[in-house]
Formats: sequence, C-alpha cells, structure tokens
Amino acid sequence: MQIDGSKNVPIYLQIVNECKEKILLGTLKPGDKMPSIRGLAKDLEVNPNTVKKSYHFLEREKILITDSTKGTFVSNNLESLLEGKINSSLETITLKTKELKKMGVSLGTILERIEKKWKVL
Amino acid sequence: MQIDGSKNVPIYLQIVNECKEKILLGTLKPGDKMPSIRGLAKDLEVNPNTVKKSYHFLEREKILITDSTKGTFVSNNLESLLEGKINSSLETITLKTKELKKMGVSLGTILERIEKKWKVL
Amino acid sequence: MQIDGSKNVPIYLQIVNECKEKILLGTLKPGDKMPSIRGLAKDLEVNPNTVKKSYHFLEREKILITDSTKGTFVSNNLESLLEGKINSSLETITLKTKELKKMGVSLGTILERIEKKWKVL
Amino acid sequence: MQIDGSKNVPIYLQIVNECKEKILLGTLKPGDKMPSIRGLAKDLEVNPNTVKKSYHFLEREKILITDSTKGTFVSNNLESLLEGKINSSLETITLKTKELKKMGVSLGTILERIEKKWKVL
DNA sequence: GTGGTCTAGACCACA
DNA sequence: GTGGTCTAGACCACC
Repeated sequence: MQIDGSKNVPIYLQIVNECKEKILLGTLKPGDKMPSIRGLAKDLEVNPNTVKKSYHFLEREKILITDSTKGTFVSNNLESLLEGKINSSLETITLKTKELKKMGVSLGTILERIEKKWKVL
Repeated sequence: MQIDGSKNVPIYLQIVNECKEKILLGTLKPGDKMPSIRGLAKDLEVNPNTVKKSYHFLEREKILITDSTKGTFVSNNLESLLEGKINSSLETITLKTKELKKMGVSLGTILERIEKKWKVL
Repeated sequence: MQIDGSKNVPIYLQIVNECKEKILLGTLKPGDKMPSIRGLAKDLEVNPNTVKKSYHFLEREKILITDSTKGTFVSNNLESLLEGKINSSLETITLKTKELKKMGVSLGTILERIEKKWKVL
Repeated sequence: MQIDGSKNVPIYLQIVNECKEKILLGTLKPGDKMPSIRGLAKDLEVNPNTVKKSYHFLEREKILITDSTKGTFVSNNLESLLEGKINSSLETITLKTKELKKMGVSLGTILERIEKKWKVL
C-alpha cells in the first residue's frame, strides 16, 4: 500500500481508496482480518488516528466491521453493497446521458467515447 | 434566484450555478447586461464581495465579460460554457464506467443500457 | 465559565454542561449568539478543537445552530426540547420507582427522600 | 446466560450483571456454588481471564466468596447487593429530580406523578 | 495485543 | 473575522 503525503488528497482517503481497491480486486476477501490500526499506521508511517479515521469511514459504508479487542474485519455482506453501487453508477450515467442529449450530443459520440476509454483502462 | 445560506455549498458557487443555469435555459442571452454587483447583492441579501467573487469566477470561465465603465455582460461566445458542460458530463460517465469495470460489469451491459434509455428519454 | 482540567470529566463535557446550565438559567436565551469557538477557547485556555467539540455536541442535541462564517447561535426551538427532556426524566423516575417497589421499599420512604433532597438542592 | 460481544458494554460487566440478575431473581441462592471459571468461560465462549475478572469484581462487592480449594460461592450475606441496588436507584431518582427542578418542574408535580404510578404498578 | 477517547495545533475556505 | 478539516500523540479500557 502506497501513501503520498504530498498529494492534496487527504491521507485518510488515500487509505480508504486503497482498501476499497484491494477488496474489489479480491486481495482482501469478506471475513478477512484487516491489519491492526497501529500496525498499519507504523507501516505507512502515519498517525494511528489517521488509519482509525479510514477504518471508521469504511465502517460507515458497511465495508468493514470492527470488534474492540479483536480487530477490524472485512464485512461478509459485500454483495448487496456492490449491487447498490452498480445501480447507483448506472443511474448517474443515465442522468448524464440525458443531459448530453439535451445539449445536442449524439448517441454515437457517447458510445464511441466509452468504448475507446474502456480499452485504455 | 434563490440562495440558501444554510447549505454547505458556498454561496458564491450557488450564484455561479444559478447564472449558468439561466444562461443554459436562455433566460440570460449572449450580450445581455448582468445586474450590477451591488444591486444583485442587495437582492439576494448577501455581501457584495460574494457577488463579486461569483462574477469574477464566471469571467475566468469566459462566460461573463466586464467592461469597467459599462458593467458586466454575458459573453457572445458561449461555446466554452457548453463545451465545458459536455466535457464534464463525459468525464463523469468515463469515471463511472471505470468503476463499473472494476466491479465486474461488462462493456456490453453498459452500452445496452444507455441505448435503451436513450430511446425512452 | 470555569473549567477544571484536573477533573476526570472531559473538558469538552464540562463546557457542554456549563452551556446547558446557562441556557436553563436564562443567561443564554434562544437566538443569542454564542462566543466564537476561538474566542471561548482562548478565554478558557483550551484548544479551539475542544470548544468545537462541545458546540458540535450541543448541535446534535438541537440546542445550538451554527452558520459557517456567521457563528453559532442558541436554537429558537428549545421548548419542545425541554418538554422532551422533562418527560424522559419523569419516565426514568417512574422506572426506578417500580424497581424500588419490587425490592421492598415503601412509597413513604421514597417521597420523604425526594422532599428532603429537594430543599437541599 | 447470554453474552453479546458486539455491544459496547464490556463483556466482564455483562457477566457481572447477569449474575446479579440471577441472584436477585432467585435462580442463584445464597450458598450456591458458582460454575467454575473455566467451565463458564467455555460455555460463554469467552476468555477465562474475562470470567475471572467478573468473579473478582463480584467478590469485591461481597456478593461472591472464593475458597481456593472448593470453588466460588454465592455469599450468605446478600444485604449489600440489595442495599447497593436500592441506593443506586435512589441516587438516580435524586439526580433526575435535580434536573427537573432546574427545568422548572414543581415538587408537587413530581410527587403526584409518583403516587399515581405507584398505585397502578 | 486490540480499538477508543481526548486534547492539541496547523492549515483552509468562506464572507 | 467565522467555522471546518486534517494530522497528531498521549492515555485508557478491555481481553
């Protein structure tokens, strides 16, 4: 996990994103134990409170579950969460497409762009 | 024009967005004279400095032009506004597509959905 | 307002209680402007974040309302809040009375004790 | 006996309270032998140290007595338990009464309410 | 060892 | 000037 303290993205959000990434990629699986707050803090050379904030953030999103004295774990119910996120993303795309149509952009232009970007990803 | 001081969107940005909206809707047309800073400030019950900031912001985006003796006007060349909005929407779509790819959604699913919604629109 | 840093009651709660006290006693009235976070912090010789935490706490209880850049104010709707608190306190007393009855304490003993304490208050 | 590890009440206190409850209800009587530390720990699926802490806590309150060779027993003299509970309830009532006085509720109102509820009980 | 709380100070956006 | 955010470190309860 890499943290860049000089970025203007808050450190705690960088950690949040790294975690989400690892979960989506399957490096971290449902039920897995997360590194301890202080362990990770030492690893990344940041203050434990910063890591705590990241974990807390992910708890609020139901991605992590924490049990005092045992540690923090990846939630077992990530499926529904994923589904929700997919729907939300699709909704946003639909909304934006609607706006583009109003502004005179053609369907072809949009589809073409998506396909082009898809490959690059 | 409505300003909500209790929102967490900065007042000056609320004014900026209202202006953009009115221009896109045609309420304000290229070449039109904008209300004076002090007049609008009094109208909205905000500090004149705040309106000034909004106008300044819109000037930087080439949407307004200020002639120090005559006042502030809507630019005759609004392509940038439209173009900016189009690009922003396309960027959002690209971003969301990226997320969907990570979450395991196929390109076909996305394109199909957009096409379907496009017709209904 | 007096803060005792050596108590084991957190400073931020001491501030919270002092504020509640002043509101109940009428020193602070609905609509009044609270001292600024940094002003009060300097006064009490504590960190501004500590005062902020207190104000935040009182906001969550709907006792204060804060407007960025203008300041923090005593809520105008304290009546309902007060009524709620009164009911809750009465409920608690009823509950405890119930427990005492089960444990064999007589009604007289309870009433007598309350009357005695009432005067001392 | 049920323990909920996800609560924010410490496990050892949950055990303490369950024990007190059972004693007050008569499920555990003065002189009864308590389950062994290791046995109860296994039963509740908690660390034996945690059960030990609970027993120790109850010993300090004179509710349990440990004979190092025979085991742990419910004290024959449980007055202190009852007295403690009664005092705690009375303290709570006093505290709430104090709050009510501050909020402008009259002594009569409180006494009247208690008497009314007492009969219904 | 685990996570949780409190206090702290530097920095930022807004008006 | 106002409040808001981020990072920090010391201390604590629990197991």
